[in-house]
Amino acid sequence: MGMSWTEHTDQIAGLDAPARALLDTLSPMEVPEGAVLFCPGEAVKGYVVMLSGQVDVNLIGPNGRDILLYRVAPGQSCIQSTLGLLGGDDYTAEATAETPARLVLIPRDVFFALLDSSPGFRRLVFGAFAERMQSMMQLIENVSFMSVEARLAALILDRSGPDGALHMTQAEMATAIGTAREVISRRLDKMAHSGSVAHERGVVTILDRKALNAIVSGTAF
Amino acid sequence: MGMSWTEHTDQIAGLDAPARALLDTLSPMEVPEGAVLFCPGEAVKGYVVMLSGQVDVNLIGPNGRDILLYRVAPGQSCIQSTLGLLGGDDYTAEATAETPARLVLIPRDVFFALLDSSPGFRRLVFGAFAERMQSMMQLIENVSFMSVEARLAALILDRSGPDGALHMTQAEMATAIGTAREVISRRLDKMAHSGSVAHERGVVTILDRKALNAIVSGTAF
DNA sequence: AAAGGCATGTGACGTGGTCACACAAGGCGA
DNA sequence: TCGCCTTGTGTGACCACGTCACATGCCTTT
Repeated sequence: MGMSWTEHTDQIAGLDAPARALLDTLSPMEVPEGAVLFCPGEAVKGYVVMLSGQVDVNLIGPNGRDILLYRVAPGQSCIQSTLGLLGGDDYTAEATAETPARLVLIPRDVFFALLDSSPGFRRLVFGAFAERMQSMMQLIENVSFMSVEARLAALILDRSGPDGALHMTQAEMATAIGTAREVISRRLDKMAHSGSVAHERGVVTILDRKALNAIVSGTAF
Repeated sequence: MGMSWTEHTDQIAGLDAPARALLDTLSPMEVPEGAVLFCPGEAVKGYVVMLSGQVDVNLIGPNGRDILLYRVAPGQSCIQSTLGLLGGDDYTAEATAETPARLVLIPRDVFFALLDSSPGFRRLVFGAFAERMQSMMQLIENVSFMSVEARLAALILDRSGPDGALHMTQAEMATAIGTAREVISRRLDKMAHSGSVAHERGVVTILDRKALNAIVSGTAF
């Protein structure tokens, strides 16, 4: 967070000088934690590139349930905006800032100009696209072929800190892996009973990494 | 199918003359029905554009179950290849020709050259990307928020001929909407019992379009 | 007609999602 | 400090779905 104004596009790898110069004329936007960047049905204002912070993009179901599509990290862009710019469609998902975030919004015409003039920018956009696409396919694969237990174990393993503690509520875990909170409650109980984790209000602690890995790969039992 | 050799790139909308000329130097490939264009783990040979026919791209689960990711129609391209070209990753899905198909394979270097030189080609590729992305998000939405019954009704409505008959086996329907065959059998029975469709070996016939539409929109009952 | 391969029907059983709660743990103002 | 509210959790009942293990049936091949 202690960055100067002029270096903010350094976050973006592989960009050529002219593009970088153009981007540096845009002032970054500060977004507080919890802010909603866009929601379903909203029109597209431009192409968004994250500079710092963490933004989650969720798909919202009719009954209030939602599922995490992907997370946007610094240097990455939010694909939803690209979809809108290219296809003219509106957003169908909602993006929320999980931490305070800083980002640049590239207006529509600047975006297209860059796309035509800067090979580096093209690569950036394409790369972001390809990456998101892969992760969406991964998501489909997970949702349709992996058990809730396996997805939960995976979540615990890769979002927990080095101390083996995961600070999330059951509701948050539920949306992260696309299931209902009650299911998380029961699964967590089961995993605690078998000794692989411990859990209390707002935090899950890993007790047996091997066991969790076995659950993830379907090798449990 | 009665097309001359020189006009095959006419299928591709919005392409500029130089790009068209370059593409016309590539000879199209004929693929018989049922052929597998690529499978999981295979390396990427180039960017593929369909000229005629129908290709389905499926994600394959570990237990043999599979789910239709998207269908590629003439003039569209197969995104899987693009992913490979841009991110260097291998295919994670399988593409099969549902009808005899004709397509051009654009080699890796030609693809990148075109991307740099032809705005029309860029738009084509981007557009294809955006479209696939949208439909993948749609798929995620359907799989995680819609009932099997609703997805089945939707399938019947938009794949049936003008005579209201859908010629598919239950197994095919199952993979098309990402469920198991037995479930299709039971749902079909239920829908037949309520009078919205009739079904016999290999064919489902629509009896009551309104009822099906109600099921799709969740307004049933 | 016999045989084999598909397409389909069915019961049993486990998992997952939904509903309708009850209960517990902080937070906060009166 | 006592309520009171918000938020996080536990639970039982019930239905929808996926899976397994079959039992038919239908259609083609020989």
